[in-house]
Amino acid sequence: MANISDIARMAGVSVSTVSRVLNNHKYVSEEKRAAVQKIMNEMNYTPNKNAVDLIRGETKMIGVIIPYNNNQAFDQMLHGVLNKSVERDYSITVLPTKYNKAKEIEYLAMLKNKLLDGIIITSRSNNWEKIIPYTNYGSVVSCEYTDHPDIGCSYIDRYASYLDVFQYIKSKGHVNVAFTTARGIESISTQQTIGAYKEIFGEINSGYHISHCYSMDDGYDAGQKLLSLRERPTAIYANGDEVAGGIYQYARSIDYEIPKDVAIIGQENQPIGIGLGLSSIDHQLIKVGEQAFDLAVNKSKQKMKIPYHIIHRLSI
Amino acid sequence: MANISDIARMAGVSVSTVSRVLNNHKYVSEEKRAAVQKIMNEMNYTPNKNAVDLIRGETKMIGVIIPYNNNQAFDQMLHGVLNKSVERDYSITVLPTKYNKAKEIEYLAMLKNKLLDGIIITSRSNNWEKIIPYTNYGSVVSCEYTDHPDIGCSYIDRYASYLDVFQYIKSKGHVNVAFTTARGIESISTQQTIGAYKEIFGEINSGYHISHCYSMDDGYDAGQKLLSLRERPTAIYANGDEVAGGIYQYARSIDYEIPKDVAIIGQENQPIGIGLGLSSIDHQLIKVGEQAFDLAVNKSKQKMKIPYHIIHRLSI
DNA sequence: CTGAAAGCGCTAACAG
DNA sequence: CTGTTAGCGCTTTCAG
Repeated sequence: MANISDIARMAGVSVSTVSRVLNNHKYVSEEKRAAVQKIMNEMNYTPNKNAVDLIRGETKMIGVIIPYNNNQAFDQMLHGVLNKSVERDYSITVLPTKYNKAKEIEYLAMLKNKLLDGIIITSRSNNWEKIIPYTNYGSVVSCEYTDHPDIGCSYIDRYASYLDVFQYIKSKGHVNVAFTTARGIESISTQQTIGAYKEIFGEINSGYHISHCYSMDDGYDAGQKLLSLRERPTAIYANGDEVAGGIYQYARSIDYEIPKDVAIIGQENQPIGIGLGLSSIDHQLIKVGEQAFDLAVNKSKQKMKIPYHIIHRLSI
Repeated sequence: MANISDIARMAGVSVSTVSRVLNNHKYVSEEKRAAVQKIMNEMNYTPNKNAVDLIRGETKMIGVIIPYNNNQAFDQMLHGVLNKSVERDYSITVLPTKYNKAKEIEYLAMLKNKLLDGIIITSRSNNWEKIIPYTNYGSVVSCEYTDHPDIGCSYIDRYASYLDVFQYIKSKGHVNVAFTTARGIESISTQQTIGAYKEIFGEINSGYHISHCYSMDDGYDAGQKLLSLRERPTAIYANGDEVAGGIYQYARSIDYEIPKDVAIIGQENQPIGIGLGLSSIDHQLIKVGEQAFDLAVNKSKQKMKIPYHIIHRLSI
């Protein structure tokens, strides 16, 4: 495979001249430019981007840290990032952590290794203290709010959103309200959900919070548990429309009417929610991803709040 | 940021020695190794992977070409790839083409540029002739069958699957059968659908094939068109469960019973299909992705067929 | 066991 | 407008 000096030799010019035509510099005579161009075509030459990156110290590559690669919410953010990356001619590499701290740090090190220009963290497992040092090597933007000045944020005000939903559920006359979350209390999002719940409804009835719900199947199981409780909830807030869909399935399987016997509201406005007519709260995760990409590329440390919307359908 | 020679100087050894401890070579005295290790820790040093890649000519990075970044089918394959990549310690970069030929070639050039060790093509827009030359620079594996010896394949026998489904629909007594596809006849998949259809049912009634269906909304529109036909189809085969879901929605909106008034069958066994009780044909796209990853990493040019399954629910 | 030196392929002053 | 030259940060012979 030919390299720049082969081309230079064959075109009868110096490597700098070849480099100049490669980078569209002015001050190259038309003849030489043409000659070089011709040889490059003949040899089917392409510059070794690795060498270019090495010297430039920049890769036009952004990494996206996602905990799971099979979660609708993270997928949506990833899609947002991807949307923008195409426009701006960046490449995106996906970095799945499964919430493994060491893995996460390993990915962050790619910044230091000069493999990535920036990293977008959709969800993290390390403390910010562990992460901050890496901001010296490239931009790191978070899809969760943090007031740290070195971190750009494209986030949704989850707490406000949870508060809103619970308020909405309450306004519909519900008192016995249950909810599901993805992770346990180690997760900030779960903590916020619990906080908001308590603010609106007070203490959480035993059995009203079911964690580790990711899929429809998990939702189904959660539905079963919840609807078997002696003091059965009249409304359930699910952490995603698929989970909500599973709950719906179970409820229907025991001939409950929605929302008469049990009200259900999900999150992220996904197809299954549309199909089943489930109310949902749309956090506009695609926009979150798009904005995150912009922040990363512009090395901006701004805090951008993305608005959420409650989608009213008939399940509550 | 410290580099290898800084470390060497500070540890009082040569760069080669540092390089040796970096790469776990034997024949380094314990004292020197310890000294180097110590300085590396103090300086918080990590090697510049770009420089390493440059000299090694290998990146441990695989690219995945997908046409759209918001299509469930391609997402599933991507997830399969991601699953395996974590295990094998590879990074995955996502390359969205929107079926733009030039973009696709640009991505293939990354192989030549030494940015990628291999590329997985989930769907292509260029002819194989345009693609083959790039197999000289890294492994390229396809998620569509091709007999070209230089291309590894992890594929589903789409034609057989379409034949099977249409046969199944026919066995249920349907004669007026419509279907939807994503792309128009420029797409191989569409061509195969049409071919299989004709083999089972003969000519296609005018209006029975609706293309450019990607989302639920598209499905809804397709349902509307199809069910307004004078000779209305009694069964519809949708190219995905979300599209099927849209059709279902429309059918229900005009009070049709499924499958009594119209039978519906989708593809890929997605949540919405489960939620709506739609029969589906599961092409096991995640497995396709996993297998594709293995082929790419092993630089294998094998042809691996992944089996599909019909999921029987009550919509047909 | 260790170090010097020659690159990997390319860019960017610098001096014409 | 063009060529020379010195690196970018690392690996790998080749001699000790």
